[in-house]
Amino acid sequence: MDYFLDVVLPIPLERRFTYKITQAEADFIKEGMRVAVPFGKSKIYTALAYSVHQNAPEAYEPKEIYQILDEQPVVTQVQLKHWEWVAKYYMCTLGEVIRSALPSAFMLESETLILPNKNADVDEAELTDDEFLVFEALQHQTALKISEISDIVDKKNVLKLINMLVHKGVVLQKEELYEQYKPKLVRYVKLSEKYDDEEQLADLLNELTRAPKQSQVVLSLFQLKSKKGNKPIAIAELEKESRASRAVIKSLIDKNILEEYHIRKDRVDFDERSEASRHIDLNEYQQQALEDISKGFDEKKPVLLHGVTSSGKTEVYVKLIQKCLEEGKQALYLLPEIALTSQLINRLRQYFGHQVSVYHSKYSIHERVEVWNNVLGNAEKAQIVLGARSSLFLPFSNLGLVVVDEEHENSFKQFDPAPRYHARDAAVVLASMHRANIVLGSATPSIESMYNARIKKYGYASIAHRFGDVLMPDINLVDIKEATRKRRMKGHFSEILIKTITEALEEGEQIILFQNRRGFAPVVECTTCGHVAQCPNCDVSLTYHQHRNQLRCHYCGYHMALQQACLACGSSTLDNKGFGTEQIQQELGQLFPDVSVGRMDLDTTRGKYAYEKIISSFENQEMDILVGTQMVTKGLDFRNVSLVGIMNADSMLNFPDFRAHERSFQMLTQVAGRAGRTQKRGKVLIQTYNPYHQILQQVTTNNYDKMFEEQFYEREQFKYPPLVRLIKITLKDKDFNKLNEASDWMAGSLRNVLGPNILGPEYPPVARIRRDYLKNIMVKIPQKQPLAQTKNSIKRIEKSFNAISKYKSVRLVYNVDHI
DNA sequence: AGCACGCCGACT
DNA sequence: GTCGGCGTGCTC
Repeated sequence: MDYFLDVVLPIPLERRFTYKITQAEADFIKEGMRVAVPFGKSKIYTALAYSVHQNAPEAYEPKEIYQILDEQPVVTQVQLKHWEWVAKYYMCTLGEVIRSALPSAFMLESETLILPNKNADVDEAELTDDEFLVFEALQHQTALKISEISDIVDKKNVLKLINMLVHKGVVLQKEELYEQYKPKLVRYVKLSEKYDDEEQLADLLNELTRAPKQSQVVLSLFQLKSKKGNKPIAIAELEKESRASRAVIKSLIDKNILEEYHIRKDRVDFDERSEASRHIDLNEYQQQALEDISKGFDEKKPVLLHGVTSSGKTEVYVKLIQKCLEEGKQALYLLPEIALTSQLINRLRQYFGHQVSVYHSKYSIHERVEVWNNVLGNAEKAQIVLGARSSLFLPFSNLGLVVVDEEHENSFKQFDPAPRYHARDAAVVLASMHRANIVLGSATPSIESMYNARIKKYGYASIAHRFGDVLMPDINLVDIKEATRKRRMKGHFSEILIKTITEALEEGEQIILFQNRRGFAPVVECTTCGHVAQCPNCDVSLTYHQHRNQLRCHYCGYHMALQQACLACGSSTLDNKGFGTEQIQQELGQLFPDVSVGRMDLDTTRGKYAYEKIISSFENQEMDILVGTQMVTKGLDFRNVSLVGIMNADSMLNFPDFRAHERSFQMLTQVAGRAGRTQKRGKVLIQTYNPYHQILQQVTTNNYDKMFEEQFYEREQFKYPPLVRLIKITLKDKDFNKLNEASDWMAGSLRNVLGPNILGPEYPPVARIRRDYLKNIMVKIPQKQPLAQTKNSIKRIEKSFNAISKYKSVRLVYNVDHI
């Protein structure tokens, strides 16, 4: 009897693929193990074992698998079930979910290597120029990758060339499969055992008087030893302590005075918790919230925790996590962005010490594998996972609690590669699959979650008071329309803002200025002809980046040096238009020459620790003023900030999107919350052209309920979520006319099947990105219309669409619950 | 998604 | 005449 294995490949294909396996393999393979399989002519992929069976495929002869990569499954059954839910709900393939769920180090791929053929007798005269280049390169190297050969001959397609070289017997080909994950080894040193003897040691120190650096190293080693007891001493540590170079230490090792040894180190390893800080006392409001949350949990409902900024939600989470750990279960703490983690990691570590693991995309692939394995093995150090959205794909075995912090944040929704999932919603499903509790927390809950709380689908708890009876900030609107008319503005600063900044500086307090970049990126315009440089690949203006003196496209990354003269008319009357954080920073430099101003935006927070650096230097009061984009709104806790200024609230309010008002309320309330986190009441100034806008009024009076009622009413009137589900379908093609025709066809078919609740096709605000034209169709699904069935109908229409040969090149992207 | 195969323009 | 561009189809 033959055995077969169905696998899922990490590619966007619906289908499962069947391979032939031996009986022994069939006995060994369990669902959720990784197997390497040949796929196509030459590739080897890592696939996930899905099911073992004995039904021979009829239409083709299955290939054999290449290798089994695991002893035990790396993916659990619950996980697979959850991933299948994600794929189905968000209309993508299981393969796409796997690709984003598994750490990339788990997914090995083959790479073709080109080796020199040592036995060949090569007649160099027989080779073309390119062939000779490759041949020569291989005399110095053992192997070349395809991409390296591309570089050598400076051509894109080198397949023909390689085939020719193979044919002529100059080179050999090899498919190399490699595991990317390597355990990290840390180098340690100790003094050679013979110096345990006092006399020997004395001799040594005598000997080393002529080598001051080396004796310093030995002395440092003793110092470290006494400081750390008998713990191992890392070379890196010794290097630092002794201020000696690596070479000095190496010469000691070579002389057998020091001994080097390795310990396999987990990259995720932390210091012990401080026992003293483990205990927390909740105030009465927090205590009440905790009880309300427990009530919701008893009813098996997710619970929304609505606590104003600075109300001490974290302590409530900590209590919940403690309880979860006491029950011997794992806890997952989801955050919208990694950026937020550093402050929170420290706080959680104080309570839970080494039981906290962190998981997010800025971690190296190796660190991620380690966290994965720790969670899978239910290791002590992975009892609590703190992470960004992708951490909900970890292999939890006994999840007891999920915390979704800042649940209103839309960065919980993944945008670009599929799966385009919402981590908050996927977490609710995950929790229910694990029968775990889940709490969603925010100072400004999303309309969706609040709606779910109101209809009793979710439980509800609230904290309406700031921790330690700190007052809510005093929020004032500044009418800059009036000020502009009367020419009372200095750049983008109103007189009152300048005055208030001056006062805060005099008090030695810090200031945060918020400038929303959206729709207000600085462009360079020619004042003579009005020409603005456009991106050649996208329908957007290029934005000006001062630090590199470049014009850049935010969509495709295209960049060019700033021209001295206008590209259209040749005159040199170029002028900066619009304003971003850079310009605010510059203006501050002129207004307050002696004040140190920091900036936090996408440009200044590249790199692994850039964010932490800015935050800690602001925390340490090395800067007086921090200018930033959205990033500064997010859960940061700075003690000494007494003033928050919003440079311009209007760009957000006027954004053409049904969520613009909700989002503005959330953003402004969150930024305002950064002010005055200690006894002194914080001040917030919001500059705006529309001081009578209802959202701004609701922000100043901190009236969430009013905002909710109004927004909910509007959504009801105009058929938007939460009463209606949205699926956005984006069509992309390089051919403008074809795209239009295809989208009309698509929208027509959708209307035929689903009736009138279809909007579009419409061009998005940026109608061309990376040379592709875009068009959107919005499918609105009323509550009574079955969701799954609607998705099936859409999929069926896609099938007919793909059958039309002229639309073949048009790509379709689904975005379920588009935000 | 890759990758191979197949058909049309710009160059040695 | 070829090289290399991209459109189309297939992958167990």
